[in-house]
Amino acid sequence: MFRTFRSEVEDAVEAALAALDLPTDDLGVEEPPEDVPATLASSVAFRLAGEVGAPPPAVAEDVAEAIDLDDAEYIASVDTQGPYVNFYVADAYYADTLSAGRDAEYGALPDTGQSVVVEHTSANPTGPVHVGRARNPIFGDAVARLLEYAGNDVETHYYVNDAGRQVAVFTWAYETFEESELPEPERDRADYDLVRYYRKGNEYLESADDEELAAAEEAIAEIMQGLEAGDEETYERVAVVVDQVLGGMRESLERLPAEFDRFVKETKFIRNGDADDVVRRLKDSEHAVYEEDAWQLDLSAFGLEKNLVFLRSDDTTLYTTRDLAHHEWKFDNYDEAVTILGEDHKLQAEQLEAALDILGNDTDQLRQTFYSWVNLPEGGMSTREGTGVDLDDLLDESVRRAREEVEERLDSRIRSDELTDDDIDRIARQVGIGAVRYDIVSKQPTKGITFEWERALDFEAQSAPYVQYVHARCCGIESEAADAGIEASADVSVLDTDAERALLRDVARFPAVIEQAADDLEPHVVATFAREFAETFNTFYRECSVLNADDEAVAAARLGLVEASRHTVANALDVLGIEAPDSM
RNA sequence: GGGCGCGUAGCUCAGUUGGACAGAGCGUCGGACUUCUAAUCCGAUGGUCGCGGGUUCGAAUCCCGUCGCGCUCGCCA
Repeated sequence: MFRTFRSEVEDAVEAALAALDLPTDDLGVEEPPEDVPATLASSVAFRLAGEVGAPPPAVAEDVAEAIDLDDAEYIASVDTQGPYVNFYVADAYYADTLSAGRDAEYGALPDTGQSVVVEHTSANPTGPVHVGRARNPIFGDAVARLLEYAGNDVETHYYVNDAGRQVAVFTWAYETFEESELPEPERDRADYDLVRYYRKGNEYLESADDEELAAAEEAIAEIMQGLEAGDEETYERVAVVVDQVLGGMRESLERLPAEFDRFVKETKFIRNGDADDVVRRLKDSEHAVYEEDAWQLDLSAFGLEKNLVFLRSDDTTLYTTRDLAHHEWKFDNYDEAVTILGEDHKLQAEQLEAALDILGNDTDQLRQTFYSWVNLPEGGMSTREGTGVDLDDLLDESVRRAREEVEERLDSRIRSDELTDDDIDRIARQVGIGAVRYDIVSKQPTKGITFEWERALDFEAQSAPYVQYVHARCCGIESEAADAGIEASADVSVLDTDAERALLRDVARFPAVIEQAADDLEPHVVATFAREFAETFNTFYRECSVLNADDEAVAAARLGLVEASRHTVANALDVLGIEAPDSM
C-alpha cells in the first residue's frame, strides 16, 4: 500500500507544480520524522522559494492549495507545517493493508520476469568453513531470498575453484603424505579429515630445502598442466579431493541453511574450450599487450593501473581468465548475474568487469557486491594456517546456549501448553542458528566485524529471538482465538487506537522495504525493519488484547491484524533465512 | 606510497538520492507479570556524527584536506 500511496503523492506533487508553472525535476518526497503524523511529506518548497520569490512556508501553502486529490485513492488530506507539505493516508489505505496482509505471501512483489543467478560463498574447497567466510553464505543466501521476494526467478550458484594452484597443492599433498604423520581430525567428516593434508602440504612447502621444494613444485606444476591440457586422469585425481571436501563443507552450509541450486566447477570452462576462446578473443583486442612472455590486458582505459595477466608464460590460464568464460556463460543463460564477494576480491572484480566489456558483453547484466571480513579479536582467520573458529563450532555453541535459555525459562512459563523434548530441540535450533544469522545479516556488509562470542550469541539484544518471539506470540493468540471461536475480519473501521494504526502502517511499509532492499542488495534493511516491526507489535500486544477486546467486532479485526502481522514478520524472517517458531 | 572501504552515545549498530530537535539495543538507574507467553513493556541517563576547512536557505549525508583502522597493489585465488 505504501508503494501505491507514495506514487500517488509523487503524481499529486508533480501535477501541482506543473499547474503552478514550477519545475518538477525534484519533488522532495520523503518520510517525515516519527512525531509528525503525516505518512509522507514534500520539502519542495525550500528549493522553489528563490524562484517564486516567497518564503518557503508560503510556497508550501501554494503547493498544498494546488494539489488535486480527486484521483487519489489513498491520500485523505494535505496540509502544511511550516515549509513542509504533509500527506495523510485515507481509511482505504488501512483497509487495503489489512486485506493484503491476510495473504500468506504478503510482501512478495509481482513477477518481474527476470532470471537472476546469485553466486555466493564459492569458498575454495580446501577445508571446513570458518566464521571469517561465513558472512558470505549468510549475506548471499539473504540476497538470493530477497531477490526472489522482489519477483525475480532466482538460481543460486556456488562456483567451485577446482583448477587453481591451491587445489593442485592439495591434490599433491593428499597423494604424498601418510595419515600417520597427521594430527587427529577435529571432526569425523571429510573436510576436517582432508584439510590436515592441505595444511601439512603447505607447511612442507614453507620449510623444505631447495631440492625438496623443486621436486614438490614439479609435481604441483604437473597437476596444473594436466588440468590445462584436458587430461582426464588429472581431473579425476583432483576431483577425489575436491568432491570429498566440498561434500563436508556443504554439510556445514546446509545447517545455516545455505543451499545451492548448482555447483559450477571452474574446470568446466577449461574442458569445454570456453577459456581458450576467451584467450583468443582477448589477444585480438586493442588492449592486449605481450610483456615479459605473458599475455596481458592494459586496462588503463578503464581507470585501472594494474595490467591483468590472462595467459601465463607457460600458456596456462589464470583464475580470472576462466572466470571470464564463466561469466559469459552466466550472461548467456540468465538476465542478470549477481555475485557476493569478499572485499579482498575488489580489484579482481573490477578487472573482470572491464575485461567482460572488452569481450563485447553488456556489463549492466553484472552486479558485484562486497562484504568486509569477519576477524577475531586477535586477527584474521585462515584455513591454510588453521586459525579461526569453525562455523560448525559456532553453530553448536549457539544452539547449546539457546537450549540453556529455553530450559531456564521453562519454570517461569505462564502458558499452559507443555513443551515436549522435540519442541525444546526445535526452539534451541531455531533460536541458536537464527541469532547467528541475524547478528551477521543485520549489519551493513561494508563494515568490518570483529567476532566475539558474547556479542554474537546475545539473545536479548536486537536479535533474532526478539523478532521470533513476536511470531510465536501471534501464533499463540491465533490458537487461543480459534479455541474461543473468534473469526478474523478485515474491518479496519474498529481499529482506531494509536497502537493499532501504527501497526497497520508498519505492515503497509513491508513491500516497499523489500523493494528498496532488493534494489540496493541490502538485506540488512529488512533486518532493521523486522526489529522495528517487532517493537511496534509488542506495544500493540500490551495495549490491545484480542481475546479480551470490548466487543466481537474489535476482537475479530484485531485478530485479522495479528494474522497480517504474523505474515509480515514470518516473511521478513524468511528473507533473512531465519525460521519463525510457532512457540518459544 | 597509490587505489578502495570504514570512523555516529561507555559498548554494538541504524540513519548517508542533502531537509522538520541525530535513533535503537546493550550497560547504568527506576518502574510494570491474578490480564492473548516478561526472550516483553514503560521511564530516566547518555552524542564536539574522527578532526579541520568549503559548498548550501539547510550537511552525519556532498567537496577538499587531515588523522586512525581494514582491504588491496602476484604469471595466487
